[in-house]
This record gives sequence, structure tokens and C-alpha cells, in this order.
Amino acid sequence: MQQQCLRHSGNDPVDSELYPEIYAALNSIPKGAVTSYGAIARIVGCGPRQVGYALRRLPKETKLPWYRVVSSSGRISLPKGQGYEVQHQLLCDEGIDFNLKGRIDMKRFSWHG
DNA sequence: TAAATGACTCGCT
DNA sequence: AAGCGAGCCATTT
Repeated sequence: MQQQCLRHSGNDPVDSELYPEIYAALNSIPKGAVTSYGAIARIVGCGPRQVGYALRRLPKETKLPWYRVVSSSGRISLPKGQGYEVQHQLLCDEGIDFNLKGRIDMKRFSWHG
């Protein structure tokens, strides 16, 4: 089922501009690059967990490149079966190279504002 | 209001 | 190299 968002519910972070900095940072990530939660946290001036929170609240249909955010270890934080495969595929489509252990070479692909 | 949770990170073992 | 625990702070219950 879907929520009726026709009014100012305040429950929708994207619409309510809860973390405009984070969403802006996501759009700032160039295509074919990734960044870590900590890097974004650094930009917006909050903790890395809050970045994860903001991303988790994004709707599936979001236009934001949420998939370009990975852990500082170059590893996808989403558990398998909960979006891991999706993010992996999206990154592969952008040319991100994965290690045999499913790790990204951050020295090569990581981006920082 | 207080306690628990989490798409993190770092340091130690 | 890999695993474990503590710190972190907004959101949720």
C-alpha cells in the first residue's frame, strides 16, 4: 500500500528537506565514482550513521544516486537480499570495478567533495 | 523522557 | 587479513 502524501505529512524526508545537504552531496557525486558515508558525513557535518539513515529513508523511485555510497572499506553496506545485488549491479553499470571479495578499490573510485 | 536501533568508522587483538 | 568492541548521533519506539 502507499501513503497519501498529498498534504504536508512531514513524514517524507525528501519532500520535507530534512537533510538537503546530504541529498545535494549525492547529486554531486560524479558518474562512475563512489564515496563513503563518512565522506558525506564530513561534508554535511554529521555522523556517518546519519547519512545511512537519510539514504534508507529514500523512496525506491528516488532520482538520487544512493547506490554511489559505500562503506569506507569499499564494501556495500546493504546485506544481500536487501539491496546488495541491486547496488552492485548499478555500480557495475557505471563502470565501477569490484574485487573478488566484492570490494571496490576506493583509491581509484572514491570521490570527495 | 529514556532506551533501543542502525545502509558507519576506527582501533585493538 | 579478519574479527570484535567501543564511539558516534539522529531517528524511532
